[in-house]
Amino acid sequence: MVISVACRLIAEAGLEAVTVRDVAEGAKCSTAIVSHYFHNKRELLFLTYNSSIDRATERCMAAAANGLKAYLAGILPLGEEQVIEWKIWLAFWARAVADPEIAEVQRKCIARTRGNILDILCELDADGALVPGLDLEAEARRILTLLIGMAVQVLFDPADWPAERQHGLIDAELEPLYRKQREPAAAPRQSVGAR
Amino acid sequence: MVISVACRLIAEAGLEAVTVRDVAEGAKCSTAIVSHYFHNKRELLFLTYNSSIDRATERCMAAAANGLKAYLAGILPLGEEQVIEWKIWLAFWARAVADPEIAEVQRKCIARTRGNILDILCELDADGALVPGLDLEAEARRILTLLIGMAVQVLFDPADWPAERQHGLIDAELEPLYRKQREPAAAPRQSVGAR
Amino acid sequence: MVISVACRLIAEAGLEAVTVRDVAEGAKCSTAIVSHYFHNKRELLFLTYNSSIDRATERCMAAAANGLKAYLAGILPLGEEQVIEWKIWLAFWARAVADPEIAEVQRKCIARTRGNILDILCELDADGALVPGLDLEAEARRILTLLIGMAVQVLFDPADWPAERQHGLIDAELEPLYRKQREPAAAPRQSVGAR
Amino acid sequence: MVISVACRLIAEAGLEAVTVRDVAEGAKCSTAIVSHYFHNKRELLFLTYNSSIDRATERCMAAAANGLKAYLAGILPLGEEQVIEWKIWLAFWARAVADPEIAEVQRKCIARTRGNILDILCELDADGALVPGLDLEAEARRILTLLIGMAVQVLFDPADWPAERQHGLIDAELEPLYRKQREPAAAPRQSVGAR
DNA sequence: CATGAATGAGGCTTCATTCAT
DNA sequence: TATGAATGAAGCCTCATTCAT
Repeated sequence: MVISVACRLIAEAGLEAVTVRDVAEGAKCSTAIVSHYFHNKRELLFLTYNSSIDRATERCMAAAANGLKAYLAGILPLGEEQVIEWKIWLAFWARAVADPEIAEVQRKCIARTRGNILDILCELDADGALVPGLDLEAEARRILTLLIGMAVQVLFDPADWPAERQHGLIDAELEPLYRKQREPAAAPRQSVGAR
Repeated sequence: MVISVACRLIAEAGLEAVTVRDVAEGAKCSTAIVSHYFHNKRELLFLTYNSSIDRATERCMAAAANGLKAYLAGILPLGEEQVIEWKIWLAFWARAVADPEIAEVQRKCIARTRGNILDILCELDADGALVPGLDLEAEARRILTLLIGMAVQVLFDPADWPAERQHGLIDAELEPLYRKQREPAAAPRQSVGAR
Repeated sequence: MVISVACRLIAEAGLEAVTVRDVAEGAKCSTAIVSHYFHNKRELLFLTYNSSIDRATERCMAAAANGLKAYLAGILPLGEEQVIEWKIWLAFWARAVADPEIAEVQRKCIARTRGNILDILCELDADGALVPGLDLEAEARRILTLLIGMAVQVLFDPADWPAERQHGLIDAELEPLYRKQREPAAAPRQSVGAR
Repeated sequence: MVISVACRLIAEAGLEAVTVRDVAEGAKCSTAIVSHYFHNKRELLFLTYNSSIDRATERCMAAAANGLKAYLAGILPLGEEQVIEWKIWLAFWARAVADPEIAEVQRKCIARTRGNILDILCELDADGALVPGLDLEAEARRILTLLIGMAVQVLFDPADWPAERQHGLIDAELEPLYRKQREPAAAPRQSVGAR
């Protein structure tokens, strides 16, 4: 409860604008009770950060059952919930610059996400769904990089990044990876630029 | 002078950890003199942000004379100076979430950078250096997205992102765009994964 | 408690010399606690002003049971408590020039005091205690005007305004209003009301 | 020049809101020049106060040639210039509470004004214009007291104190003092002096 | 003589935290 | 367990004043 209030406030006003009193008021309790449960403002924020990551992770892992695209769409800021999450993460990125503990969480989060993408790719490859000979790890890295780069831009210029464009950029990245199913001896695709 | 101190401090400790007193001490003057020149802490930070963007822009535009790759390398966090810049930008991203004025600067910075990349691409295309039929605007968008996504990751896990990897990811993106010069009837490239 | 300290300090040193820290020290607490209760220095001062007026009003209204003279004597700076009150009021007059909210309080305070004096006069008149044909409202206005004018002078030259002189000036104003009780067929005095 | 700017600012915003920089800007010079001429902010204000008193005194003394009423009207806040003066004086009254030097000026100003009124009354009496047997000193004291009390009220509720009311209150005070000119054998007035 | 730069002091306010109830 | 009161620290800003140019 307290943490969800903190999430909301951070997304609304940024990390440094959130005070313990604000959180307490949002949770309809006294500041002392917040300090009691979390012992520290830093701890409150840290747990809030982790909680935010965990929730997103769960959601995306569940979506992964529907394929790689669904997994990625679960991360992208396509809906309000995800936008809030990205705002929170951006807030903590800034703090991570000077807070090694947060930086570590951030590092692991990225590594794990890349690992997840790689796992899905490997599974697809094992199923023969992918074009042979791909460097899957490099591909996972590319995909995540595009994801992060897109999310940042979406936050600051959502009008320039409607859902279709986000989907389009991801699709253009994923599509060439998949083996054309109907054409047994697929003609070599020439136009990379067609992406 | 004061602004360069502010840049250093922001990169070191984050935006909210920078106090006017810190800046004054770094610039070896009193806090009053800082207020005298900038009238406001917010103004000081805002001008610092703009100054940081301007310096990077100038540097990259100069580098653009040496080609697209040089332009992009000027932005990437390959050297200490650029790492500092990205740290500063990340700090302001977090604040942009709640500060429309900063968000506007951020938005314009991204738009202008994309425009610059597109300009260079168009020039190359006009010179016949590029594979024909490319969607240059989409390509510029992809490139910038990769750039941003990479920079974020570099900041939090530089060990995982040595210079070669950064160069490699960009090269893999750019190389397919260029027309093969020596091979008049270039053999059709098969391996998309080779990017 | 805090307010009474503020009253004392304002009377001693003037409004602009009173700092929150002074008040806190006088009340033997931290400055934060003062801000906790009053939220603002302005609010603290404003409430102090109102409190000062209220206390004087109560005292005078109680004294009014003993007649008009007692009511007026309750306002005049005849004792230390009243002198302090007048010093406080003078301090706020100066601020009222630029602070409409304080000016409004001041305006209402004067109007209400004039109303109180008028009420007492009307009662006396209804009891037949006053010379007939008086313009009671004008009389109330004159009385209050003398009161204020006297108080100001008392503050700056108390040696020139001993209690007897203050009483004397008021008595000279009130006495002609009262009907001579001992002379059953008193010759109607013509001239007093003509003022 | 500087002083007239200070007068204006004090009347507009009160004493404690006037800064040396404000005065300098108003006088279109640097703050250093103000500090150079006046050596002190306190001195600047003190001289401003004296100057304000002197100007009013001169004006009223000149008006005194046209009679007592003209003299008094010169002091009353009947015009904009006088209103400004009274605002300035009120501002310094508040400071006089804690500043003996200002209090002394204030004390002398009142004493001198009372003396001026008394002088005019004596002259009138010597000319036989006044009802005989008056206590002129007490009368002068009453008149000045009314004047001050009125001015204070005018400042805070000018709507309630139009010029006619101010004139009226003074006239009601003065008129009984004058000997009726047309009635050569005027009936001796008994009661006025009894006040 | 006049100025802009520079200073040090100080004020108000806010915040995270702790303590007694 | 939960709270309101209390605290000390710290931040930003403003101001009057002085100094070098």
